[in-house]
Amino acid sequence: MKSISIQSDEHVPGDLQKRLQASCAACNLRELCVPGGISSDDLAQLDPLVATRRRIRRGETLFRVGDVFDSLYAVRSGFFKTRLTSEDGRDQVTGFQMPGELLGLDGVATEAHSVDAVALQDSEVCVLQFADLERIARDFSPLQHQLHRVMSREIVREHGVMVLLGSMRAEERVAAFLLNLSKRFETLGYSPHEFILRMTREEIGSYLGLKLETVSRTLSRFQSEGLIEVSNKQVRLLDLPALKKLLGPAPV
Amino acid sequence: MKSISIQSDEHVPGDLQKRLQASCAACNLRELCVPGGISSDDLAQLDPLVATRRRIRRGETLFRVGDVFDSLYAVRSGFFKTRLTSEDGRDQVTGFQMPGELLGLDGVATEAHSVDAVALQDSEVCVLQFADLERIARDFSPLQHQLHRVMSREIVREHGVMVLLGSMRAEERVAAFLLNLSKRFETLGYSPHEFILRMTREEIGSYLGLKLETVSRTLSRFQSEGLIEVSNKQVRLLDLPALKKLLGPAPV
DNA sequence: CGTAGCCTTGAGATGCATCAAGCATTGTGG
DNA sequence: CCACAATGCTTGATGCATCTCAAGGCTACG
Repeated sequence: MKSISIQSDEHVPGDLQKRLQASCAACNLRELCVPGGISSDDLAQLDPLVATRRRIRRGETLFRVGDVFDSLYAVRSGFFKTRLTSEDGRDQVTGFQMPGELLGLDGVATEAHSVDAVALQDSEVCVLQFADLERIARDFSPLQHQLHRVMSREIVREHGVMVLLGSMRAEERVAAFLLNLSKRFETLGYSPHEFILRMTREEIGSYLGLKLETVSRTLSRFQSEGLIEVSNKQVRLLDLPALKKLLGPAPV
Repeated sequence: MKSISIQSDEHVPGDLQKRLQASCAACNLRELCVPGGISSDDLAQLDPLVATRRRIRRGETLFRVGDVFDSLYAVRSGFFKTRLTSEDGRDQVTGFQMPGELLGLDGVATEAHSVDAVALQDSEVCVLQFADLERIARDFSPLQHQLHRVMSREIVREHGVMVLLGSMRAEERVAAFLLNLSKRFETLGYSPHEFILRMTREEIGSYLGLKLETVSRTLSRFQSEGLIEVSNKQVRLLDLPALKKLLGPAPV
């Protein structure tokens, strides 16, 4: 029942919130973050939005269940997981977030966060005051539309997770997970064939609805079949087509 | 592999789209639909939004995967399921929608729908042109905020489904499902103790990540334990506290 | 009244969880 | 810098929840 999460004061004191000269127009992640699909000329309009950045060290939380919601966070560097801990002690990882991805959308519904966001390595985020976001979106419809797209994309992503959890076998889940990471690393400009798993087997298992032993065994099997090469957290995907083919045949 | 879905021409011809005098202010569902949280005085602003209604007969689809997205739909009466059919023939029910609930948010991300919406009984929806919604939201911030809340709520709901699919046993899933329906019927002003399951066992199973036989057995067991009374689609929840207690103990 | 879809129940198969032991890796303090 | 402790990972043996396959009954609808 214990995870790597190190309990820490959730609200990083103000002195850690660096007030940097932040510019969406100059950010190399801008295709991925909120501005995606907004023309370069217009990007300057968004700069007032990103007033601050915040550094989160590995194991610390960006926000936690019950925290008052007032901002979204765009991952600038690092790696996060979001985790839902229900009253009865059930623990479910609901997602992993990489640079260019957004955190905090869960909080809009009730003005309070409904998941924990935990940094899996030292990370940095852009803090987007949601009230500012809404205000600017009112005058600047591309931003408005992009925000809607991002929220909808999250809904669609979760549909995919539902398919995974609802109808895939262990082997398929792990393959889908690896392929998903691969694609996202590629989007970021990294190799889709080789990357580091920032999360533990237990966290992978929680996300995939499997026990950590099953994740481990499945990875080992993939390795013995020549599909991948695993060495601890380092993974190499040796045969992407074969991995994809694992998802093909329906479970029937 | 066959579901109750009756294939039908997805685009209901225009003559079925009734141009009614529609008024959000007068709608008895307004607490539940998009307007929720918007004061009565302001509701008149929304009327131009709801230009049309549309009737969908049981078994027909409101929209399907790949359809161009341009509208959201508020269920006025009836009952829907949303269903994701992946390329490989996997079929997953992603949700059930009751009056006052919104359909179509999945389509914003890519301008095309990513699920099918199928009426489980004769139904009627309000058609909300999304472009209108965005336009009005720009001038009328309560609507803007409410739209964001609704989208966020959907994200949070799906988190709950992920917990269900990722960590609950069959008994817990079915109990959670019944309790969820119960609460929603109560919200609509119906009895939380007695209602009709509009969907088949197979659809329940797809939603819950179980086979229809398991759903059936679990319902039978609940009945033999005196927790519920099932007669075909008719369900009576005889012991709500006991059902809730089933969700308590973690699976460990 | 007949048929098709839906539901229930049983028996047997299986995939994943559980329990357990030992190894590897990482980080830490002497 | 090394040794140790803590955490994470792997692998094996066993058990069990759920799936699968099968048969029969019920219900609703044309």
